[in-house]
Amino acid sequence: MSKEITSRATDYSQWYNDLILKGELADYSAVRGCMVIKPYGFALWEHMRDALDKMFKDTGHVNAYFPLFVPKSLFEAEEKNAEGFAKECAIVTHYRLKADPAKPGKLMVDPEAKLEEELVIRPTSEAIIWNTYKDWIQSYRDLPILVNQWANVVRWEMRTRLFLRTAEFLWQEGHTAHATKQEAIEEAEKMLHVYADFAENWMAVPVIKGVKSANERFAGAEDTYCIEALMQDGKALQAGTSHFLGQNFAKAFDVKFSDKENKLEYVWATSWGVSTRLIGALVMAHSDDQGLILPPRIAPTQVVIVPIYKGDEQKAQIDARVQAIMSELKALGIRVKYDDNDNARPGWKFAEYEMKGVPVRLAIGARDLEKNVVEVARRDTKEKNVVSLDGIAGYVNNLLTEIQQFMFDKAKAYRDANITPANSWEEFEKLLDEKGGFISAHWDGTPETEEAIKEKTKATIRCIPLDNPQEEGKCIFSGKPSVQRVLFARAY
RNA sequence: CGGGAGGUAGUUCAGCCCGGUAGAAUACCUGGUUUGGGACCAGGGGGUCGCAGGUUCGAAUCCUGUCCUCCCGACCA
Repeated sequence: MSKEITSRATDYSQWYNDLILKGELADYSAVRGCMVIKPYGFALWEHMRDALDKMFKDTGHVNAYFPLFVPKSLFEAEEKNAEGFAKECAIVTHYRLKADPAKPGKLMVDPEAKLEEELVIRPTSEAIIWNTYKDWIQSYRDLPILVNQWANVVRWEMRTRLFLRTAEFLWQEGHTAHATKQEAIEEAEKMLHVYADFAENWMAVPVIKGVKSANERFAGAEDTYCIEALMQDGKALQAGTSHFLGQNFAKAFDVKFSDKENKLEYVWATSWGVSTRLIGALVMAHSDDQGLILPPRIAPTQVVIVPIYKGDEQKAQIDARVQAIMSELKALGIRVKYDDNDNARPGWKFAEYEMKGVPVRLAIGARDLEKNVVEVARRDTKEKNVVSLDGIAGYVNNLLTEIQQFMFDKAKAYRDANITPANSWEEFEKLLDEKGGFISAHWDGTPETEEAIKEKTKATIRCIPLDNPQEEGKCIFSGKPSVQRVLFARAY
């Protein structure tokens, strides 16, 4: 198979697809809009999942699991949520197939096996979870409930893209219940900070924390907090959301508790989620025309060692030395792979691991053994250095830390250079078309204006940053008074 | 759902216009030589040409229908 990657400049979409497919993160499947996550891609997801899971547990959350199917009557209980998702739901209507009398060897849906009530395949789990919480909550002593679920969900999107928008995807969804509004808001904000911490410190993707405008808010939420990242083509990507749900779901599912004064109150709620879409963000934030570039902290393989030898004798000597190096690296908790596959030559391996984004490569041959050195190549900058084998594990460990930091700094410098203020409509349109990125501009605060801007330019308000400085100004579009700038961008 | 492209070997594709019973590269298998940036030689296996009809002596090729995929757009918590 040809392993050539379309360059970003030639066709950004094709470049992205090439990276996913040739980097072996995922494949297309026989199912419309659904992808197969390959072992390498899934290993990446596992590292992300494990890091997040620990962060959730450290903030007091526990995991549980709720059903894939949501009876239609439950699904429609919270009207705004149901309405928001209605047009992208997959629905189970029957529970049996039978032999098709008209087509030998073929099956047909058994019309006798129609369900009394249709089952919606969850696009999100608020409904089934709040229906359950009703049974769990009687008193303020039952609160808070801090539950997370790792699950798959289905959203029947019209158009799909690998990782960014697939019909079925993997995610986590936290669903919490609280006695007070204040506590729920604090929870939603806390989880937003957890997401930002993960994105920046693990994925090396800088994000802007903010609040969504009413138009972009989650269906059924009072407030949607989000982290927004910037991709290399100047488009924004929503990387995670955390919602303050008010008492909307408690009211829809009649979830009340007795407070200390024995007064019945509706429960306050949050939900928050990130998905395999983060992998799309990771790919587009860092990679180049040679392939993936993965940040060390979540790279499935952090270090690959490639032997270079002539004959079995040299191979045996290298093997022995490499085993010792591997032990040292593993002792420091480094994920290392020794690729001594004899069917592929070194050059092929170099290209292959660059494609797959392995952060550090060690190449070691007979001439290195003689000098007690090794060639160390880093994926992000393509730098190569010959380094002494004495203390190599410590050297590599430091290098991994350095790469992690360098990747973040680079992405942040790019992101910061692409937040541009616009002070007139002409400037706004020009920036969108010629530069892209986030555009910081005054907005009169109305949904109508946001909609009109979207209509004209395809740009939406990505977020109103947290702790946004208040500043008198005039709306870029309507000219009406504005109290602050907000961030606009074209988005995925 | 509108526009475009496409479905032929594991993969990428040629063949189709002008019908004659399927080909390249790569990957794979065997043996050998190789190994510091995608090795080479020799031999070998592998395809109901998306599916269903039709025209024809004969269909990957022509006609009709249908399913699916990708890209652009609309939509997208």
